[in-house]
Amino acid sequence: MPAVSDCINMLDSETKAVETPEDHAEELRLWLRLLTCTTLIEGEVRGRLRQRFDVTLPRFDLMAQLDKAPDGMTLSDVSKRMMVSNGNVTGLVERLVESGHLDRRTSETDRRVQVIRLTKLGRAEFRRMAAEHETWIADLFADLSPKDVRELMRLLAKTKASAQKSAARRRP
Amino acid sequence: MPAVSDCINMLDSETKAVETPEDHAEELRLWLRLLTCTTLIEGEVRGRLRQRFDVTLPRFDLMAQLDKAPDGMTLSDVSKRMMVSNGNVTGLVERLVESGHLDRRTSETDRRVQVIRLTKLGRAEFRRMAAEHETWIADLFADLSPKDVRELMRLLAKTKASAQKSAARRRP
DNA sequence: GGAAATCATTTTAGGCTTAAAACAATTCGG
DNA sequence: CCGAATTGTTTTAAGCCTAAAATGATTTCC
Repeated sequence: MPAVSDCINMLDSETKAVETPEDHAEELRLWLRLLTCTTLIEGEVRGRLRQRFDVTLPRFDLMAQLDKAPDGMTLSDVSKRMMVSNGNVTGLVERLVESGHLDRRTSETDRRVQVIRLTKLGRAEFRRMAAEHETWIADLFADLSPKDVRELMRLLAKTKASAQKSAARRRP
Repeated sequence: MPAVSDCINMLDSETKAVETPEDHAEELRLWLRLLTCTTLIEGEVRGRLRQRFDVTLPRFDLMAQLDKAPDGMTLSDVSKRMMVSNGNVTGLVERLVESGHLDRRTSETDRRVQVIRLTKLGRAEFRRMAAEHETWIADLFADLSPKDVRELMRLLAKTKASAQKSAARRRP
């Protein structure tokens, strides 16, 4: 419910309601702050992955998805999970197969489908990177109390739901 | 202070302390959720900018920086503000000058420096896009109460500070 | 004054990313 | 069954992005 004061400039000099855009500055500031946090952390992680393991963040992310799926995933699954385009995954997988980290085969039951999984090498390297990665994240969030973490989790869950709803409204 | 139960598996069968990696699963989950939220919203904004105005998000972001600086900015300033590489800005600016949205000139007092500003066209188009953009953001965050927004702002400020501190520790 | 360090920007090489179109295989509806 | 939609993937064209090296201008410090 908007306060009376918020309505003052919705009335013109003749005290007739006019179309005045609502003020959404707070949400805008929130979005910019969210983006800043993510960019900051992402850049840091990207740099450390490159320095320590000479690997890119997208490759690491892709391997992380596969590590959770011992039986492999289809390219579409990966693309949905990573929230990136299909063509993007095609290229990433190409390079990771080339470097021996991924195994790729056409599904027996549906010849459209490509199933990819980590190779032994891929899994071993990922585990090694993931262990260190986890300590970086812990360090980056070190000044948040457990309560802060819980509260952020809760609010971000709410944010995600809100954004998904809004996206669905536009593209039903 | 860790609870006693957290220490149980830090003792091996002979009741001697062993090196056990700490559990940072919560922070990791928090980071993934933060990333998911940002990716979701960013993708939505990117798509809407393209559909409605045929403009990319990086171009919009760059114009947003310049809109706040009527006297223009140097490329370095822009690069720092946007948290992207210098070379990246060079390319973006090139295309925006080409399309008539930006004006670029060498500083009178320091011939290393390039000062860029919005042209009349650039400013007009940006204002038009920004107004609509603000409503998208408001809609994406619509299910958050004002209190949620405040609380999220607070926690993200804390997160940003923590991450900056951690980044500074590595790269002093 | 001049060499050395610093600073702002550009270039380079490689990879990431997207939207849209194209292709290929499967499923669905008559 | 068979044509039409759908689905999974790849290709294409364009743009974004980075780190590192190169270039050019300015400042610093003997």
